[in-house]
Amino acid sequence: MLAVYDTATGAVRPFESRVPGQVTAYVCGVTPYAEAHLGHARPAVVWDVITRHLHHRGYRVTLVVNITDVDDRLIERALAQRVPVAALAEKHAAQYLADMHRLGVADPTYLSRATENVEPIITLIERLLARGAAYQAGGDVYLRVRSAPDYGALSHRRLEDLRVGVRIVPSAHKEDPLDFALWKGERPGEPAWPAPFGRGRPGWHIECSAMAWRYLGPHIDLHGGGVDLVFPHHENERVQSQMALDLHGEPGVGWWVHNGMVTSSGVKMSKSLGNGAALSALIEQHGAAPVRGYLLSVHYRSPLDYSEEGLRDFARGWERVERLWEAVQGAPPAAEPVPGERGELLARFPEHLDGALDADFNTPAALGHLFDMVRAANALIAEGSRAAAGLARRNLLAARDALGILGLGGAAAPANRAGQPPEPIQRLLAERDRARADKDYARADALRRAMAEQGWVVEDRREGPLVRPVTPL
RNA sequence: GGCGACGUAGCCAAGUGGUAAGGCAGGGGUCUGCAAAACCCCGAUUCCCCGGUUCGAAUCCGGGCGUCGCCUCCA
Repeated sequence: MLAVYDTATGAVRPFESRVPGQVTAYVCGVTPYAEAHLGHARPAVVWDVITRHLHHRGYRVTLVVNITDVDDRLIERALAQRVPVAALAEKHAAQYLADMHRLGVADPTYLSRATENVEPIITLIERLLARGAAYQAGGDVYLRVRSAPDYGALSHRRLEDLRVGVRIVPSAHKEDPLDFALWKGERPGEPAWPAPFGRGRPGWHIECSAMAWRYLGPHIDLHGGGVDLVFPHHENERVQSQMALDLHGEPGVGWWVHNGMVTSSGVKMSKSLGNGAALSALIEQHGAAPVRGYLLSVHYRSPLDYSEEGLRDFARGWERVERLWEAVQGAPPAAEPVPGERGELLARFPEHLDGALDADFNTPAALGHLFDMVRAANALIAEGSRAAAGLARRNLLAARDALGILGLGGAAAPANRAGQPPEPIQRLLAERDRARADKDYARADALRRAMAEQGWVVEDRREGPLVRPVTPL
């Protein structure tokens, strides 16, 4: 039975979709004004696992992910770089999406851009104006926060507790410093759309309300994003949807699912601090599979403190999984039982995996079971069990389906590993074979060192020597 | 100042009332000409500290100490 943590209630509750067999989910994506860092990959990878598990549990999932392609930062950067806002946004969005593909993240059902949803945004703002929940001032439209019946219910804070005026910049136009912009009046040189309440562009929060509504309707089962979005973004989004869609206190979201931050030396990665580990570079350096696994090695709600060593250590362990995968290629797919405790472990792996993911998507526990399974399988295979190899193969495929790992073809699984090493290396290998046959071990070891210098290691297997490229760590 | 989260072996990390998963690193061993890979064995009588509840707590409650996040753009 799947249970999921909900930020609004602060508890793990058994999951049940509003419509049996169908799940609707909305996840806040990125504002593509700069290169993506590791932190941006976390929600995408986490939600990819969530989606996979929901599918596995028999749900049809409709997932909407947004791209905020118009906002202050984007405009600021575009002006500085003298490029159109749309061009800057698309450039970074394309790079981000390419990285997601490399990480094995499946495309959402709808990838929605704010600029392509101005219509529903305007509709919602008009409704809010009509209900007295919003007002026009100085060309802008603001949401009247104090008109919301339960503002703060999601983020567990009271209006009085907010440091009004200290950190929220009061605007001359606002009735209340806490009010936020639904629509920003046109300014020269900035993108703008016509609207009944004046030309301008959408504020940040309204786009999510509009897109969730457009694609999924007034109620959605799951809503995700980083914990840093809980306040004010999701709080604002929640109350404006409440009022615009006439939910009358009925929750529009079943479960608010927030992932923890990726930090570096204990400090949150952020574009503005410039302390983010560039995603593309990490994937190139370590391979996509270890990066993905590393992101899943910590429970999604906990902070993940990135370090070079941490990722490298994970990559080392991951080698064992990939080696087993190699070892069981071609093993019989039939899941024959294997006697003994280890056989039992192999047989039960899929249910252990499902159990871990049912418990609020506990991917570290799932990986723990994976490693248990790998050790048992290796031990049995070393004893010559063909059936164990078959079970291990089935299990690895199950883990791949559930977690999206393996077979990603990143740098950690180089194409040449499976293929032939380059000609010079082959020659060295042949020479070494001759030296070994002659029991000239000094020469054999010298040749091995020569190959190592060129990035290739030799493993003398029972079946004969095997060369493989040194794994990039 | 307010709200929230967290503190488990050298490092990373599950476990949230029934007697500490897993990974990396380290030590010993099997295998090997030697290695590599793989496997076996070894590590917290203990879960930041102090009280309390309980037959029993890393897990619940109270109080400290420490770290982080949010209240500003943010995944």
